[in-house]
Amino acid sequence: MARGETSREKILEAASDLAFRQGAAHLSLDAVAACAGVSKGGLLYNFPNKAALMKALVEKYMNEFRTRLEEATEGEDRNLPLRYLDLTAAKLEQETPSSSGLLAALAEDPSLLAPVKAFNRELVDRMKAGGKDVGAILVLFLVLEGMRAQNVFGTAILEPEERRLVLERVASLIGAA
Amino acid sequence: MARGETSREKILEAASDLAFRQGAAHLSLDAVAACAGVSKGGLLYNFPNKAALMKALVEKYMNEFRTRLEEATEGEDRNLPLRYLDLTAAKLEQETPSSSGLLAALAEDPSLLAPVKAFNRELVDRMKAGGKDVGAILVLFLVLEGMRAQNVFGTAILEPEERRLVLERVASLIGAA
DNA sequence: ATTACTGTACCGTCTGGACGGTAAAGTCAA
DNA sequence: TTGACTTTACCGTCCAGACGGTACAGTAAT
Repeated sequence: MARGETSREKILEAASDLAFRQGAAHLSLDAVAACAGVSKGGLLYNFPNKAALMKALVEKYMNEFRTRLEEATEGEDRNLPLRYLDLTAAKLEQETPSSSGLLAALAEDPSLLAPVKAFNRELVDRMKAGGKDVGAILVLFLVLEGMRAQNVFGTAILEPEERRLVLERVASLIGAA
Repeated sequence: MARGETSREKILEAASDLAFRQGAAHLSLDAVAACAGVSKGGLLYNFPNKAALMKALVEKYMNEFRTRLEEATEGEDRNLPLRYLDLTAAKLEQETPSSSGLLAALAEDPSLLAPVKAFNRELVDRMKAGGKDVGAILVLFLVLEGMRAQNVFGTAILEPEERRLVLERVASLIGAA
């Protein structure tokens, strides 16, 4: 009631959670509503249809990341790669968070990931513009995407120590260049 | 008719194709049958149920890769990382191939990717055992996984030249170590 | 006769979404 | 401050259609 935000948040969280646990193809509005502790009518009040819910999932994920990245860099693109590395590493540390929402959106409609694509391209371009070693920047980007993918797919196999090692290695790659 | 293999192949291909194009969540047996030029009865003759179809999708993808990798290395684990790099790069060169099938399987049931997880872990261990620079091997693995993910997610943003650059860079990383 | 299907008909269940309600909180004139 | 009305934030039900799966009769090549 008081917190209109709260219901929305709970629904978004429930959707991500369920998508990962029971398979994105079986994500139903009923299940999301039940998991979020909201009636179906209430869900549909917040999100007029399933597509809107999925779109919100993607936007939430992206905006959260974009905002934090902007905060961390404060307009300075100089150390963007390192900030990007730290932020992503921190995000991936928390088991399987909101990133599963991307999976649900992708399953519902692949075109929903278009904003993600655009964001990534922009990010890479900004890093390329500020950096000296383009190869190192591309390696950084793909390593992080690889880690994210392992999380989203549920096929993460790296030990914590191995993760640390790779991140260290990648950091030195972009730091030394 | 003559080629029992052919129908199976066509169905598998159609499933991957549809999963990527219309979203894995909307992948129906009817649609797959139609797209494969096979009746629904025919589809269910080849795959008794949807889960079996998805499982076959994963197995096809994995076995194909495993076989080719085994052929390329011929028991010698010495140059495994380079073979793995070449093979994956070649596979990713073909737009969006069978890898979309993984997406369909994941959407249907996340646990279907358990074999992929096991295979990847085994691959990394073998490379670690034969290689000297563990960090480089992990970077290689994650870069390739990142590329694959971009393909599967349909968020590939790298230009051909950029792809070449990264692969070159990663190759030099594992070559020089 | 067997294999590898095709084609059609059908069933039970699930799902997205429309819809009608409703209780509480806020707005505002008298 | 009270009564009239609006807005917000939901609840619960219902339904047409989609979907997975079954069953079975037919067919054409081997």
